[in-house]
Amino acid sequence: MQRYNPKDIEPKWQAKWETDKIYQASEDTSRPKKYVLEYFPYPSGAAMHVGHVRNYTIGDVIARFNRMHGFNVLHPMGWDAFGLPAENYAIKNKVSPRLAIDENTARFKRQLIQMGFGYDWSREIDSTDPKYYKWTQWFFLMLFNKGLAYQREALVNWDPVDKTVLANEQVIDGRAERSGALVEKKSLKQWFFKITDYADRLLGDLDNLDWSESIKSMQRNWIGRSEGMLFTAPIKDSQLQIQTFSAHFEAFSADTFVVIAPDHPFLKELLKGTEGEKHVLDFAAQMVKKRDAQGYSDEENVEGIFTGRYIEDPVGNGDLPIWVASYALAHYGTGIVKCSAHDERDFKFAKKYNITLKPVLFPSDEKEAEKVRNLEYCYTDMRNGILSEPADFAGQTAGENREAIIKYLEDHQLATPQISYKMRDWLISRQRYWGAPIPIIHCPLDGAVPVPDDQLPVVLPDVESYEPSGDGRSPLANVPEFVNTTCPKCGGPAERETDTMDGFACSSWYFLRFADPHNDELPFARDKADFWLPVDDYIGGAEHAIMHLLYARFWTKVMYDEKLINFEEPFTTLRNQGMILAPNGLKMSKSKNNTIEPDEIIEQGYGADSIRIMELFIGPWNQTANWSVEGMGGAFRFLQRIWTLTQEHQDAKEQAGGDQSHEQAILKAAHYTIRSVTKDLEQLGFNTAIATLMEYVNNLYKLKSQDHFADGEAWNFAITSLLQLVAPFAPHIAEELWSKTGHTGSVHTSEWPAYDEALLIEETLTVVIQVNGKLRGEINVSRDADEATVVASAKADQKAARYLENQTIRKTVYVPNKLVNFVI
RNA sequence: GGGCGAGUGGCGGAACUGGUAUACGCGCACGACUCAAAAUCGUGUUCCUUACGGAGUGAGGGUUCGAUUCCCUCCUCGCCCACCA
Repeated sequence: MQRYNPKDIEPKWQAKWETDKIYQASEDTSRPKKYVLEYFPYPSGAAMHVGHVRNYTIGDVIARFNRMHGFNVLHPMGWDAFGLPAENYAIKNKVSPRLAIDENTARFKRQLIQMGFGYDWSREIDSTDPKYYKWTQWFFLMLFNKGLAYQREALVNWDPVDKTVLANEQVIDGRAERSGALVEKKSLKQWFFKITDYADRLLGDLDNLDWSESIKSMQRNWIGRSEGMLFTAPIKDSQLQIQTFSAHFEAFSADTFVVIAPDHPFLKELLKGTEGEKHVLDFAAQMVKKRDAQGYSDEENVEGIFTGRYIEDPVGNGDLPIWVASYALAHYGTGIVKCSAHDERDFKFAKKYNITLKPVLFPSDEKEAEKVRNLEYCYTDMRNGILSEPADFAGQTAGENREAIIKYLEDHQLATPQISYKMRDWLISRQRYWGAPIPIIHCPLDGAVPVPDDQLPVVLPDVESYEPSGDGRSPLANVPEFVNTTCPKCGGPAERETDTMDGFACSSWYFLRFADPHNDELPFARDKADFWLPVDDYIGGAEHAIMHLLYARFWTKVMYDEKLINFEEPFTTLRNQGMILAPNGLKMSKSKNNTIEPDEIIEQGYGADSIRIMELFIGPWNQTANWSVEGMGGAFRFLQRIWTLTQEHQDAKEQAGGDQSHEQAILKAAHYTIRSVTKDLEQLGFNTAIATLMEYVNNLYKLKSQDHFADGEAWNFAITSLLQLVAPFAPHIAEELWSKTGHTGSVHTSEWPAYDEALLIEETLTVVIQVNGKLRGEINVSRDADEATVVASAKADQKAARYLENQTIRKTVYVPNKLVNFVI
């Protein structure tokens, strides 16, 4: 018998599967469809490591398991290839990013194939292919025409030395990664998608998704809906008025001052004509600068300055001073807040600047209430706190009166209900070369004009230099042939938009393109999308928990509204695999030089199948695990034992003459394993499914070593089932042994084995004897024995009897087929 | 500060709706094969105790005949978000 050598068999089957097209999907309506998808990878310079491999292994096992269950499985793969690393590579080597991407995708694809992943490569897509981004641009225009894409000024990271806009990941501790210069904020006109219009739907529809609670709660958190009240107040000695938002408005009678964000657009107008106008503006500008450099985290150093202005508070709190405060956020609520003794930040700020505070909310404990009255600490319990003002609610808890307080404020015309979100619109402009060009033409007469459909795609031109333009625009601005064009509306001279789109735009619809990847007339044909979508199982890392998943959900809802598709949520179930860390528990990264690549393990002779087993056996699929080098040996030994077991069977086949009970034992082991593995896989219990298979193999070795086979039928069934059960995990060895044991066709298109429940019914069962809940013995009883018989034989059990001697049994607990517990 | 999740042998982990804690694997020890080693096969492996027996799932308490599992209090770790009014 040949030794198990993965190098001999794995490449052979990979080629054969591709030739036989066994993973190619078509719109065959005779079987139910199943769309299994892993996030399409970014083929960066770094090769794929065993952490990535886990993601694809999970998807592949799910796809194969479903295929063997008779599903028509779509399991595609493609490339999310726009982005910074390719552009950096291009600048450094003065070559087209295209070149870098082509090299990287080729390597990535080879790595995926050598892992034995069953993708339908006829559907391969590449987001940087003009045939693909034509439709990304088409979707941009759809959003634009619906009023969901708009331009406004926004801040970017500006490197004053290299004269370029930096991505967030190019800024490290406030300095440019490359030049080391202190990064400045610069205001540029940029494109946004109005995702906030969809906030409520994005939030509400989460409830019906089969996603992990943690991802859902991250999305809820990110959207950050809060219901509150909007107050309006006139500014004293002025025609102006302000609005403030409060989600914790119950203690509105406590408001004693107002804060406004230092970068609030209204600040200038507010200060106009005040004595300290210039001084306050300068101070505010400084606060903004400090905050941009250090972030918000410096909680101890809140600072502020009095504006010289007051509001006349309509709710009856008198004239309240307006302060500029570093902790106020211009972009949340209205950017202006009425403040009181019942907010930690307000409290701290007021203490620092000796601003009057007036508590109106108190704990029920009088001693504690006295402390709050004396401003010894900040009391914020809006549920249990007892109000002293306004008179209508005096003596009652804030929490129980929230609704009544809303009504009170509305009836007295003091405030109106308002909903506020943390989520902001999606900034999609990138001042970068390597992205899909934004298909807009700027005309001096007609403004921003969409590129007509028949002129799509706006092709990214080849350029000589990928260096930044120096004025904050992308390198495309240096290409006159690209920039200068005519206005589609008036025909006059006009300029193309030079910003490109955020890569997340490309990945917001790719799952639809897989349904119809080669369509030149449409992004996808309606019937094909209807057939395959939504994605049934989406498998990916938690790094996509917020942005990608939210953006893709947003685009899907827009398409639904446009009647392009018939579903509102793109991913029915979402599975987030756990990360694989280096053996020392650190994150794998190229820079730390601690990555482990599948190539080297395959080279060492373990093979792809062993890696796949290891990826899943290492622990629950959704939990983080440290890679174990020693563990690879265990995975390999398991497969090797299958190899040997299966072929010794061939040698031993001639031997005859067994007994029926032995045959029964083999069948029982097989059916038990089929049931157990099937149930585990239905619940994604990959690690326990593999454990069961290991136990099964161990058992078959023992049964075999008694070296008597009956006519071999039971044994044949046992081995055939073993190969099928192991096929999703270790596709190569399963296929090789499948053919070696005389099967035709592929094990991967064979039908998943069925089990016979009747065979698994045990005639005798072990029943445990407990005394006061402690294990004291066990007895074997027949399955249909009645309670009295079982209890009697339990009492008679020698071991247990010792504990019952001279004792009164106060109670006997009997659990059928499980245990007897004597309470003494 | 807010949200989510997790604490079980030397290690990764298992235990279905409360019913024999530690399946499976790694590691380790011993044995078989071998001149020897590797590979392979087999046996053992929670801790304390010579034994009888006892303890034991992060800590403490509770419910129960019985708790890794349910409830309360606390501790530790991981991830995500975070001056979000």
